[in-house]
Amino acid sequence: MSPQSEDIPGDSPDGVALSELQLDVMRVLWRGEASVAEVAAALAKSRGLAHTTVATVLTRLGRRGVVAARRDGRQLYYSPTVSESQVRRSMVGDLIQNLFKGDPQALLAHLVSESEVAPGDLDKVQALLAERPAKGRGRP
Amino acid sequence: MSPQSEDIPGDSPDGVALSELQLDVMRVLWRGEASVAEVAAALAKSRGLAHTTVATVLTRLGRRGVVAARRDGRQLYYSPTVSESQVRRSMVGDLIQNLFKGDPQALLAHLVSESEVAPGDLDKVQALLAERPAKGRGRP
DNA sequence: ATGTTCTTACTACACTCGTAGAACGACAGG
DNA sequence: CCTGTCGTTCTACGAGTGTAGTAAGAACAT
Repeated sequence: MSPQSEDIPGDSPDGVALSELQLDVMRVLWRGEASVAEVAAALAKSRGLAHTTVATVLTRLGRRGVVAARRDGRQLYYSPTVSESQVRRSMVGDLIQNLFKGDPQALLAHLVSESEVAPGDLDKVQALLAERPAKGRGRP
Repeated sequence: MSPQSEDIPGDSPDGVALSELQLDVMRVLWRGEASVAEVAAALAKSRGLAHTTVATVLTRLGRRGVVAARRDGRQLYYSPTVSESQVRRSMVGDLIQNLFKGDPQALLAHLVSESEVAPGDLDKVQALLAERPAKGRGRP
């Protein structure tokens, strides 16, 4: 049988938690479809990974359905099936859930009060908030 | 210079990343020293864990230096060696690092733009920012 | 054709986490 | 004194991760 060519039907990766390495890989893919070699090359500067390592990571990401592989000759070209926003949303949500009892405002407060952000950045955020249009961006 | 004046000899838990379960356990301890049984009892409602499981978790946390154990008779009383703020700081920092390229403002922006927080909360945050003292380095 | 090279697939190992059973030691009731 | 009982420690196992070597197949160069 084909162990790799999984016919993942209607795979909705809602809970997408990625590790640091996995995120690094995804970041490459988010810049556009890439082969194992290309991903490995992109990560070569930051991490000195054997290219089989990159292949393994990509395979596992594929198994989890967060990337899709397209075969061209013997090369596999991977592309993400989840957007960066999606992942951010998911992971930030997790953090809020775990660390701030599900209260997003608490995260905000933490960022502000714990000086997690530079003073100058707070101004920018304030501006962001100020110019925030009262559009119906409500969450159901 | 050594930024962290560690009392704890040999043990400096600077990068404290805790899992969900570990956080749940810590949350109990942050309410005050507790025995295995007490922690298990506190978590009994939310998770039905065997109490050996709790013991294992606590032991592992102890090995990592994030909790300390005091023996009283045959019972062990655990207390945290890291504060909740510390953990929050560390984990939020990690998230910012991994997901937002180390730019805290990006997290803020994400929270604001992605409607991660309810519209009403944004007002509160805006208020927080508005009344923020122009320099407060509030870190006791 | 034949070996070299590239690329993927399989296998592996050390480690952490969630989870918990089994063994062991201390203490109390009979 | 003997035996439960309770709590700790040990051991275990499946899953995921970081990391990579090895095997297998195809393409390419000579």
